[in-house]
Amino acid sequence: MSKAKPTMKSIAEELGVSRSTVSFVLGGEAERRRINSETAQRILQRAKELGFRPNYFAQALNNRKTGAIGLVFPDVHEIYMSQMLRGIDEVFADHDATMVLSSSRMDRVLEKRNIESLLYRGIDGLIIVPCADFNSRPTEVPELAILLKEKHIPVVCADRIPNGWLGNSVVQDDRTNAQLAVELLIDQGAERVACVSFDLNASSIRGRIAGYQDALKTRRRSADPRWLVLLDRVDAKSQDLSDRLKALLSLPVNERPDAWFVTTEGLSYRTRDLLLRQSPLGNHPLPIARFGADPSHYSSGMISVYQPHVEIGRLSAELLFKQMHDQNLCSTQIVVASSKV
Amino acid sequence: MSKAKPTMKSIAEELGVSRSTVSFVLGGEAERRRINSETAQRILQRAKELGFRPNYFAQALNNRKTGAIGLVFPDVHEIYMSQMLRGIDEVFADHDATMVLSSSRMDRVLEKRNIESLLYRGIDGLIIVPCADFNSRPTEVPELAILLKEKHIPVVCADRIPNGWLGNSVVQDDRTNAQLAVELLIDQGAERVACVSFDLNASSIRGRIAGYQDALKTRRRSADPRWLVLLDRVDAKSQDLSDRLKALLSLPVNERPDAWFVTTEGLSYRTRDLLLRQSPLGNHPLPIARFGADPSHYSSGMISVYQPHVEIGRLSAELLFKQMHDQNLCSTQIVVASSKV
DNA sequence: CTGAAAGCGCTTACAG
DNA sequence: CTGAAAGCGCTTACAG
Repeated sequence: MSKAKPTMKSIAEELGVSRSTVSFVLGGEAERRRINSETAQRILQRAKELGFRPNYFAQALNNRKTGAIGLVFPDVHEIYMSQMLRGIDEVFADHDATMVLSSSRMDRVLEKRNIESLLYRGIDGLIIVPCADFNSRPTEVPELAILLKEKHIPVVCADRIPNGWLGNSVVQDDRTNAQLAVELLIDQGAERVACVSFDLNASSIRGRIAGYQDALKTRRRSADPRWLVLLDRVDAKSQDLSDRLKALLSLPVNERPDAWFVTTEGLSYRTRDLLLRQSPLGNHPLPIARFGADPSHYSSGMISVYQPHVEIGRLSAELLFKQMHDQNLCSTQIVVASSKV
Repeated sequence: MSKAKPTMKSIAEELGVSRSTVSFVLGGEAERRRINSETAQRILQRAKELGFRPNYFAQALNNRKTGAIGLVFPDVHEIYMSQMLRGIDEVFADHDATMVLSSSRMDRVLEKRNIESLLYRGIDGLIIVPCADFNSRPTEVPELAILLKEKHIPVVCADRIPNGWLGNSVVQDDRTNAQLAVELLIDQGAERVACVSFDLNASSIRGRIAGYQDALKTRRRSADPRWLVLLDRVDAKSQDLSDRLKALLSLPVNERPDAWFVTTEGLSYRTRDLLLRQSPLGNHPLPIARFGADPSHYSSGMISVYQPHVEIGRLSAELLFKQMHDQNLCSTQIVVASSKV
């Protein structure tokens, strides 16, 4: 019957000591409890021989520590999400933490259910990219606030800051970066810069649009409202975008945009292709600036504002672990991103 | 003191019934246990009022079922990995399962540690993309076999099949797809097709290289060993690749490759850029075929063999759940991928 | 320095 | 139809 999975109890009986002694030794408390070092050795050795592993659930039932960190993302498959995962993974490896991942699919209700499910399973912390809506309702986080307070579980919001959120967050300076990108377009000769974006209520997107408008002001360029192309669905068919762009391109020359600022990566490829199809340009670079990962090997021919999502992931994780040791910590970290062509 | 988290015990005491009754009712066994339906109603209602949630760890300590599925990937940030995640997530949502993700970083030792950690935390199943080596040692899975047998935990290998693996797997037909892609290049006029790949010991990569060789045979093209460019590191500097390609391009015309088959997506962009830099081609399409996600909006200008990783993820998850209900199930599913230009 | 005992919150035979 | 009791495998005051 020695085939059964070893437990502290079985080891204690076999060695003729009490279960507490085994628990203390295996819990690394031998020193502090002043256990006879010879006894401790016997226990340690036997445990090793048997390949003993304490039962996770029994431990958690007592400790309420799981070593698991919840991750709630709007989309698990977006490029910038997988980059965040990478950054998070690096830090987690050092802390021996486990990623429990779930996707809210840009759905508030699902997001809430996911968080509740994570709470149920016991997580020591939460990193969330709060989902945003296309309607005018601002991104909020009531459940998060409640959760934070009641359970004393640290939370970090990444990539975007929900309305009214006072906890920790890690974001990039979307507004300034957008402004710099648009200014770059203008400095390269653009007179009428259009902005293409999802009409998404995320602070990141809103910031980028604001930065676009900032740039028009600082460089004293006119801001025709028609040049602001806001799409109201993520899965917007290219057709929608196509129609809007065609309309702009058929304006009289002195009202027609001659450069484009696009707030997200996927949208930038679609914009580029549609523009190329409309009026084949000569050579690179295209008069398009956008946010995106843009690994150099894609050679997209656009001006890219580098999205530092590996760093955002890494910093989010680090901030979370810091918060676990200092309940009162509260900071907003802004990752500096470098614009590049 | 009614602020404390409600437990079955507290509810039982409050309602003056026994803990077993509460447990049965809340466990949905009221019917089967023939609990007085009025009593059952009172319990149900009070539990709802209090927002009672059973303690996950206490439950798991008895049941040994967690609802968590482990995911072990070599890289969490590769594009094809995030596509698999997406497919998996879709299926998991239907089964109310939770993703516990970890990255092996292409390191066998870490892979093993990750699996052990997942076992410790209790998972009901495992989906793994086994990591492969660059040395000649074939990809094996001894720990997996042991785990499978001892714990009766279903396992699915995705994307590639390790040597000697007899369990469930979901892969695409790499060999045939590679052959088709290379034949397409030849049918478009290529005489001397080179193959660029990582020298990775994964069945997927090996299959693609074999498919390349198949195509050369069926189309009776010569197979100069110099045209097989195998890189021995994933993080190979572009320089390495660059040198190899330059060497090929400086061969006499009748020995110089005039088309390129690349086994992986990332490598294909690097190959393309290097080729363009060496000798600017006129127009698309480039004489390059490769495996890759290639969302149409990238317009890479290469022939792409579509990588059906969303489907591979989805099927892996479905297969896993099937296996959970039928211990003896054992199948290898091959996802049919469509080649496209 | 060590052990007997209660407890974490649930489940499940086993008696009535 | 319902309850008292033992048990899952660990932790941790509390006595000696």
